[in-house]
Amino acid sequence: MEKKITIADIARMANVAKSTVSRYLNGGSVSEKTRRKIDTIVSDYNYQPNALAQNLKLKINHTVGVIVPRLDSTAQVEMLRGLDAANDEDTFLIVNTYQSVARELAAIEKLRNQHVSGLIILTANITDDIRDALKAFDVPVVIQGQDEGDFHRVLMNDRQAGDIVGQYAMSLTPKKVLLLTIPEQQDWSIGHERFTGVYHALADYDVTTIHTKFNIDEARNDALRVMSENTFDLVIGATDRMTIGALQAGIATHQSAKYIGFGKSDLSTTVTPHLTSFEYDFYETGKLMYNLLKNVRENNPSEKQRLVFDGQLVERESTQNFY
Amino acid sequence: MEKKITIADIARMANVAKSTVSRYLNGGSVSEKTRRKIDTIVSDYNYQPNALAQNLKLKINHTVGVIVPRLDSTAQVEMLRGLDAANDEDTFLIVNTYQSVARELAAIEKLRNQHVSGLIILTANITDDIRDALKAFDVPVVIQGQDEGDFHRVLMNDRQAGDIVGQYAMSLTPKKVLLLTIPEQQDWSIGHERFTGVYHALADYDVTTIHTKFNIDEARNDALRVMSENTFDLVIGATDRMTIGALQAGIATHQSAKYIGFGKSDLSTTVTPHLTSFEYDFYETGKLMYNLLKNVRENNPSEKQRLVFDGQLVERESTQNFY
DNA sequence: TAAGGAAATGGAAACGGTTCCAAATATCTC
DNA sequence: GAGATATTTGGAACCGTTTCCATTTCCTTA
Repeated sequence: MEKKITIADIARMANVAKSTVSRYLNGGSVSEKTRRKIDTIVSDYNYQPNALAQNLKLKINHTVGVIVPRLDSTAQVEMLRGLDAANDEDTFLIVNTYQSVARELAAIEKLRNQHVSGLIILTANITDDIRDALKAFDVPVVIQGQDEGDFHRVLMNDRQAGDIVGQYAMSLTPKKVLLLTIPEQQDWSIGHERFTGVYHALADYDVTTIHTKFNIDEARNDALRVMSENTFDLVIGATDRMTIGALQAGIATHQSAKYIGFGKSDLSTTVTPHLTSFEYDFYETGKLMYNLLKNVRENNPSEKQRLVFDGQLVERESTQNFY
Repeated sequence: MEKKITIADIARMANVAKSTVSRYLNGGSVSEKTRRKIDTIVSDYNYQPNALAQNLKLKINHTVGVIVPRLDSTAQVEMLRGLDAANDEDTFLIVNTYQSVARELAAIEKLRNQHVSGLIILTANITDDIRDALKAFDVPVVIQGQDEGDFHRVLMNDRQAGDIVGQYAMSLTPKKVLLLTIPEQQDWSIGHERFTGVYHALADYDVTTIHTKFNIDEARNDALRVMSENTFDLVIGATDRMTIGALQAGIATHQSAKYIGFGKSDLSTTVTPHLTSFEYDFYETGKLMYNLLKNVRENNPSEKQRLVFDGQLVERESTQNFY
């Protein structure tokens, strides 16, 4: 088992100067003779440069920080997968912040200290504190889901999604509609943008809106409370999980309705009925974010980039019949 | 927007030596007077130490490498969440290797160069190459799912799981059984250990075994091939996703069977019927792995640790009636 | 063979920290 | 107030690289 060996060790063994070894490693001019000497030593000892020292000296760093608020969200994990798929040379420093602003600020500091060469933020809710911390960071930042002019960003076209779902909802001519969402302070795109079109389209309908959480169980419980008192014939949830929670509540209260969700995951086609859902391809979004970051690093554009990602409505059983 | 500032800058501004500033930062003895001088500068400029330089000098590193073969596996993601939950001071360098040995070896090199202070391997299949690469790594390594004496490890008690599921399967007195699994070379614990007890218990039964993939769609297609020719009354899949694929195939071919899976995810309770499943708490496993690593780092035990994690059978609808 | 240019090499400084050691200053005791 | 001791400080070396610059060595060519 080879010990870790440094450039100085190689230099000593080969009877040359450190600088020569470095030149050898970086393709500078070295004579054939010394090249061979160094060559054998390097491979004998399986020399690997110390990335820390390199980064310190070169001030470049093939490390990208990724801040992800939740690992239990299909969308987030899909984006991670996409990031990873598009990545060819960087390693990712991933920090999970559990949607806590304090943890997020700490994460930003940490990544700053690690001198990452870029930052990808999957957080949906950029608070003032976070914005300031990010701006103090002299490194390209790509965010997602929030239309912040200060940063490069990839946006889900939630406005359009809401319009499409709103129109579609109208076409179902519902009598009584239940909407499940989250407070807009918590996630502007999901809590506000995504439902704008829906509110608009259903302005003249009998609509009840409740706030819930991102997971199935809480959504079911919250839905249960209203569904045990009222009967709905159309339920729209801001995410698939919420919608599934409501669906379970609907089954438990023996009422029949149509269901529409947002998102893209295995869940929508394992649940019975299969869920009609407005789907975004988060995997592709992730790829896009990484490529955007890469592009920014290489070309250093003067303007902040703004990419918008469209989704599409996928009709499945849950809006064909009543469940 | 403050520029990044170094210890030397602070020293200059405060009219002291670098060493004094460093001492101030690390709680050495500094007079009240200079302490105050430095204090204001540090907070004015929001000084943050360069972690690269620190790590280079100190040869310690609050960075842990995590190698995860697949990000589209609930189990893996849950373990990640657990790691993260138990973590208090490290940042994670996460590398996704897509189950490719080559990528995994590259990842190990990369993490080695980054001088991470520990390595957590979620890969289930440690090949000889990988074992060697890991052993050349002079840093604690914690692996999962494979009983390799060379490393600290956290094991799922797949042997016991198989026994329990096997016994349970017998109690259902099936006529014709379909098992879905993967080749044992691909994942020893899942492909071999997990089904040993099942094979054993069902030795005298009419059992068909097929190999498939980890995702629902492929499992459905593979299951469809055998299920369109034969009728089964008990199906056991090595993971929940496989079992769900088979369940869908069963529905498509209008046959009724009971279904048993392995794993723990939202899926088992969103699918209809809810899936009876042998469940491991991967979130806890992740926590355990991190704590094990931490423990090893602190106490440097001479023996490789071996922790075994039990799961439990959770009965749900899919074995109550025939679907 | 001497001069000239090109190629190869070594030495030293730098990146941003920490730490050892010796020197300077402060504090205490009689 | 001198001497002894404790506290604070500055200087220098070091971690493992890269790079600049000056020097040496090597080839050409007249």
